[in-house]
Amino acid sequence: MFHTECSARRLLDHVTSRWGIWVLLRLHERQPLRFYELRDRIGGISEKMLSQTLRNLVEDGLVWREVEPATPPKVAYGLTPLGGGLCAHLAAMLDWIEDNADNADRTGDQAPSEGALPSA
Amino acid sequence: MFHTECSARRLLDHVTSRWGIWVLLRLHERQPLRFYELRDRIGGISEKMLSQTLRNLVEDGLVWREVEPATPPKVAYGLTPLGGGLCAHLAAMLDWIEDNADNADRTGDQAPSEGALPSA
DNA sequence: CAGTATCCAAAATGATACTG
DNA sequence: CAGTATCATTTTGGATACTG
Repeated sequence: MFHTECSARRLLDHVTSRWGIWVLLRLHERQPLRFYELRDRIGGISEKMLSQTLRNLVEDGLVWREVEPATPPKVAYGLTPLGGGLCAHLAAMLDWIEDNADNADRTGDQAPSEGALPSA
Repeated sequence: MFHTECSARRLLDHVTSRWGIWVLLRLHERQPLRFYELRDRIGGISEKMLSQTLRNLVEDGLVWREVEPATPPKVAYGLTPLGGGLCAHLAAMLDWIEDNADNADRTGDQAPSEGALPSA
């Protein structure tokens, strides 16, 4: 299923792309956000990549885009219900990673029996 | 936190790398698996990438590696408890994506309220 | 402001051949 | 079998300049 050229696969690719996950997470924290607000909050992202990532996410139906016709233009982005649903999973996973990552990056060693210990 | 050079960040990078997610998921379906078994089940992965991906995941403590000294060598891989915990999140997210992806890849249209329906 | 277009650098990936 | 080494290619990412 995920080996085909289906929308599920494309969506996964976009989410796991270099910036996709961060765009989604920033919008999950706070929305709507304007283009430059996203750029500033993410930090390190080029305009090209932000633009490209946003376009992908909008196409996938995870993010909405609203243009307020004015000069200068005002464009806002936010999460669609679909994007919100995905972010729930994403945020949960990221939280879990934060909590557990250092827990075991030794080369597969057995329990160190000292140092930072789990609940036991 | 995730903007630093921490183990959480490295772990995330490895998981979201081109093949990381698939290696984990195959092992989640069935373990242990030998090197060539993983290669065959994943499909399309080169030996170089499989080797590299596995090394990363082992270093991160998500996957274990066991060598049975023999000629020819037998090497088995499986998920550590940490890897299992991550795979729970991963599998849940992937399931969700499968279920919801086609649901809305129109350019941000409102609820189609018809067409391919969920469980109904 | 919110992008796009272009060009360049860097990194990821792949195919192949080789080794213990 | 289970990799590693090497090289070529593809993809990705970034800096910059330009436009509506």
